[in-house]
Amino acid sequence: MFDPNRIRNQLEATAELLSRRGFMLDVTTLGTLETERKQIQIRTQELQQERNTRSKSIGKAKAAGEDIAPLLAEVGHLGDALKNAEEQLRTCQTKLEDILLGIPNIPHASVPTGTSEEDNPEIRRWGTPPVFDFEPKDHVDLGAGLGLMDFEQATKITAARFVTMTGPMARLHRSLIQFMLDLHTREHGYTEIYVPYLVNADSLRGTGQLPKFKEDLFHIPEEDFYLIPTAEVPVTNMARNHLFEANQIPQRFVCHTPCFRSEAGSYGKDTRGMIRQHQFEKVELVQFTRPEDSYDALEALTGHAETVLQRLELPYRVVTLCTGDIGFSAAKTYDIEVWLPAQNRYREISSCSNFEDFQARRMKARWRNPETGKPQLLHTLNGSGLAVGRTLVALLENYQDAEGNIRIPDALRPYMNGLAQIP
RNA sequence: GGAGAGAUGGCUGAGUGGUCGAAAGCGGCGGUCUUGAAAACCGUUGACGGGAAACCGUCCGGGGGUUCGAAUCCCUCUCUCUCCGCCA
Repeated sequence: MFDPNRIRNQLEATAELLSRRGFMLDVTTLGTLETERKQIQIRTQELQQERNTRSKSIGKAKAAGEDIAPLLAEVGHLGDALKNAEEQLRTCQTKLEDILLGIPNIPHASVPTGTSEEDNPEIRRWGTPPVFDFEPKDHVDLGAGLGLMDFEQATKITAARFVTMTGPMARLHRSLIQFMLDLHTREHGYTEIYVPYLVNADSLRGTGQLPKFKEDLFHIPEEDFYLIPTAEVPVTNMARNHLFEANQIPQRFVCHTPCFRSEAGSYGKDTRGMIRQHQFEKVELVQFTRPEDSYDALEALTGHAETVLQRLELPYRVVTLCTGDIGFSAAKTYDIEVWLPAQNRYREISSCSNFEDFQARRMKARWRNPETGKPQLLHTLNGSGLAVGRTLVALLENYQDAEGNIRIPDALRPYMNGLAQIP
């Protein structure tokens, strides 16, 4: 959510900035509602003031032992008018707020203009895609070929878009999680944290998944809870309705959770394998920073995610999401894409974003600025460090040999009890 | 699941219908003292919204109600704590 002051002071300019990401701000409706709001609010406050003044004088008269009956008679008519005005004000404010909650973040000036992922500029590459003297298999053939990955099994248990893994494959998957958590806590200064996997609607509103993206979520109606689509939701919402002292900020959290996504609207997309599942593991990086530090923090955080791939010796590239591809809540996003030999292209494995104060405003997440002594919205950031399922896919496909064996990269061997190859 | 107690400012905690936005303490900020710091002492210090400003309004867990007037009374929801039961 952007600063409501923009509606009053810079409506046209804001509409211009939002149009860059293809969002058409309804300037007329907003302008009208805002004018209406102002009128009603002023009238309401006048009535409230009158009531307060009169009530106080009644109190004084009573204390002085005077007859208050004539004073009471004077106030009689006030009640209905006030109730009416308050009701109107509430309706108007709700309307405005509903509109505001549906407006995406304003892209940062450094975000390139574009309409789709085709327009995302690549900013760097690391590593060299492996060259095979045989036709590389994809992770499904590799995993199933080893008998360690089973999609039919998962379909029987639940439905499509789930997987079961067995033995060394399950262990490799778990090793990746341990490795990532260790790296970020030991070398990058993150605090590991454990959080609920079910969240309430307020939390989802805070990070921006609600009200607009309800259909992407798994919902438990009995309790009105939602399965988290990412650890971003519970971790970022720790700051909701909280005021940090200056010395408590910045904060860096790393959190491993499963993630649940309904993938409504992506029927027929990545139906094969582990690329797009209803349930997957992710190690997430989340930061709370001072506003002036958030863009440096974004660069650092992206670097932390990249380090995972470097240690695993997996080739990747980094792209900046253009205005047409950037997410609803983000002001700027870098996607890290890992090389997948079977697809012969780079695929997203991490998304690192600065939300500036967009989420913080929805959450009322603030810090006390020592220079002003006043509470101020903080900035939130997050990024995958990394998506575990897709990292496993990348490992299988990049480290396969002609016989379908998988080499374990050095960084993971301690976690695999020294194992150098699967099977 | 049963019985009871509670939710107040950054934090702890008083306040049971009329200048209460709210005592006190802690913390923060400013000052005195000190070479400097600590201690002590003095002063100051809620958030949000409207307004150019003066100033005004809202807020004592959320929502609703009673009243001229609600932190205070009523209803309801959520959460926390204690005891009992059950349980990984």
